[in-house]
Amino acid sequence: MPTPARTSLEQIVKAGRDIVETDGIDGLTMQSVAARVGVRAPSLYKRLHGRNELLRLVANDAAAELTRDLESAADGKDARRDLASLASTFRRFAHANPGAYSLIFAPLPDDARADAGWSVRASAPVIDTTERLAGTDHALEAARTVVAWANGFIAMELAGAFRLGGDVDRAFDYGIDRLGVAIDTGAVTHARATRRS
Amino acid sequence: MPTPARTSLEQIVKAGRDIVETDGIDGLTMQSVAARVGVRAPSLYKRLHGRNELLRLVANDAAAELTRDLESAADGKDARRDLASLASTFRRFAHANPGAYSLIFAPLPDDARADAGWSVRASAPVIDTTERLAGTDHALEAARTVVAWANGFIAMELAGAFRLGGDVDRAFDYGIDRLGVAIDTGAVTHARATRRS
DNA sequence: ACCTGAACACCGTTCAAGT
DNA sequence: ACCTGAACACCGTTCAAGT
Repeated sequence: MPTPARTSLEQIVKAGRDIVETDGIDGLTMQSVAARVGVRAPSLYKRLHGRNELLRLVANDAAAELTRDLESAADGKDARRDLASLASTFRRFAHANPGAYSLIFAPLPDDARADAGWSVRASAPVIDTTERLAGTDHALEAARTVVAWANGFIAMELAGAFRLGGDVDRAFDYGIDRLGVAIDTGAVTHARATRRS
Repeated sequence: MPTPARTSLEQIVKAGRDIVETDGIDGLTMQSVAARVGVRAPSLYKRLHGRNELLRLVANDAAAELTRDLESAADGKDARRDLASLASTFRRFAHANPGAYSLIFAPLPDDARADAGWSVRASAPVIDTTERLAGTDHALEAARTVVAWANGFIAMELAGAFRLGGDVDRAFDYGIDRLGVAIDTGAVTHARATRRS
């Protein structure tokens, strides 16, 4: 006698997104997800191969959302503004979804990581923008510089690693401004003009 | 009848350093450390309060080593060279001790984190150098920009997040060069001179 | 004073049995 | 076809008992 399905992959992933925010990656267990969708842990194995696939599906779901955000962050008018807008979008997503954010970038086994395709798609608007600033030859390196910085800044922020006081928001604004200048091949920086700013 | 000690905190921390490199943070368990020092897991509670303290002691040990490395990386002659040297030291430590590195910067509970004192000491040579480049007013923000970038770059590198090909070493060199220019208030960048380099 | 086995409450995962 | 309890091998942690 067939039994009607009591849950679905979609529900499971949604539950996973919720749990990773409240209890972190370690709290995202087969049992906690099962409990939230109203089944027992072994039943989840009907829909996924194990916890690593659960992590991967949740990471993919979050990566898709972040990618959508990034794809609508740049309007193509002012490259420096677009760069700042992309960085802010990144940070806003991390603040709104710290659990999912750390899941996307956590050093996990390959079968628990978000699909490579998302990384490629999410990179596109960033590379488009850095190409306008640094030129085709340096677009990829410049994109890596900006993403590494944004990612590192946010990771340290979320981990509470900024322990020396000071204004963290201002440090973020300072960073993206300086990076914009740094990778902008067309920019001419006059030391005297900015020294007292 | 007193029983002679069969291990020591020092031995335990050393074992922890070894295990975190071979098996990662998740592999750094009370049982794996106990087995390596030749006792049973409950015996470790004679010397530390639990796993979080074990993680903290191992993180402190690694942070002390990284701090020593950083303190001898800058010679005070050329600030831009010192900045590059500090970044390379950072990256070299991470490549040689990926497990310890990820432990130091992992988002863990407060009682499992390295002592704040190490973060302050390790920051000093970086802030000294950024102060020479960006001036007193922006030294801290500039240091945060550089550390966030280095940290983010290395984290993405260790996590295998650079999936778009290209030369990762070159991207690191590009990044530190551009950051040096970016925070160097005294630098005058002539677009035409660098555009074809 | 230190070490231990046993116990407890958790994990992920497998599987035979139930509907 | 889906769900379940029971089982197994792991965790961290506590504690009474052993030397």
